Amino acid sequence: MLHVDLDQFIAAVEVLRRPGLAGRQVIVGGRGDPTERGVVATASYEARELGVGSGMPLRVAARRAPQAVFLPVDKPAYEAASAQVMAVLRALPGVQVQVLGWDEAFVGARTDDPEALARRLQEDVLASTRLHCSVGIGDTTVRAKVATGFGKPRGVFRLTRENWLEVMGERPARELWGVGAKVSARLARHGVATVSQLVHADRAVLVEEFGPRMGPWYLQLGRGEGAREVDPTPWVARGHSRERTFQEDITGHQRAREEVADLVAAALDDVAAEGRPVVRVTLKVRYAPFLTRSHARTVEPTHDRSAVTATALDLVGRTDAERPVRLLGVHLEMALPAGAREGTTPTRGAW
DNA sequence: TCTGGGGTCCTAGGACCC
DNA sequence: TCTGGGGTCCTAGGACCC
Repeated sequence: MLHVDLDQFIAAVEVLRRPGLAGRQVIVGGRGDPTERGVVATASYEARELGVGSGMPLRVAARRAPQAVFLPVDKPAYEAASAQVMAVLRALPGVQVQVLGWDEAFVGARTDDPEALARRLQEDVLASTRLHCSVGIGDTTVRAKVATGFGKPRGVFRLTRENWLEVMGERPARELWGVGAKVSARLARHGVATVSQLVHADRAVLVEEFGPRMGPWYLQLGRGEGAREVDPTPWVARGHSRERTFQEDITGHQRAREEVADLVAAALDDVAAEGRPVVRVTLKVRYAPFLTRSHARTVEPTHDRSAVTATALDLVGRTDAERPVRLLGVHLEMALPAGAREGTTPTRGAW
């Protein structure tokens, strides 16, 4: 199978409609104002050379790249570009496509020459959208996904059972898809720093540390094992949410209720578009830079907007009215449609 | 320097039931 | 006098991904 990842996707889409930005440091994030609270969504390679990367606060990015052009996030533009790319992938002969995000997909095919298919795919995407992509080839989803990183930019790389450990064995376990900062730190406490060490880790120790599901899952990940087939089943959203970071912290339940009412209304619009009832309402609140709390309530399946709103407003009552609030978020979980497969997610559903 | 916004899944612990 | 065992549901929190 192939894993396709567009190169610096968001920045590339912006450059396409502003050709004068080609070759410049371009940073897309927030409302495009680097003096505001917000983070980098994508930086062009020119900006990355200065140490600017996704997730970095805009203010930090501005200090590292004072000459950079800052642009606001334009979600509809990226959705449109993404749809074009996915259409090109689906038009390839005899393939199945599993979309992972705006700029990523698995492409399954039976072929003796996957490199040739990868090159054809890159040419087709470039011809139709003027966007460049990198392609990973693998015998599992995990290996294909990891392989793409070695192909960037604009390249092709193959990882299979044969060369997995040779390529990945001495690299940090953190580079595996699904191992983040916290998990790699916990692994390190058990003497596991590299992929090879993870492969040879004691199963019982991992189960003890991470639980009966995640422990064995990390072992599999170390070996590069994963689904061997692409799953083209259409993705079904579990829920919809809205959150908002305030430029200046807010205080008091009254103001919080006004903001929550707005967030719920917006999230309900997304829910209504799918016609499925809300089954659970979660309120997220960040008080200080690091202190985040959530309050949730399960409700009888409902399409009633005012009932959902009332539940969310009620949850505001559980927040600390004395503490300044930096972020509020509302998440609405929906009932699964009949026949939907459970446990199907972009990142882990392949398991 | 002071961390978006949109998602999904896993785990622990308490409540509750038989 | 001093607490089984198993199961489900709910909530809160944690972790990860793009």
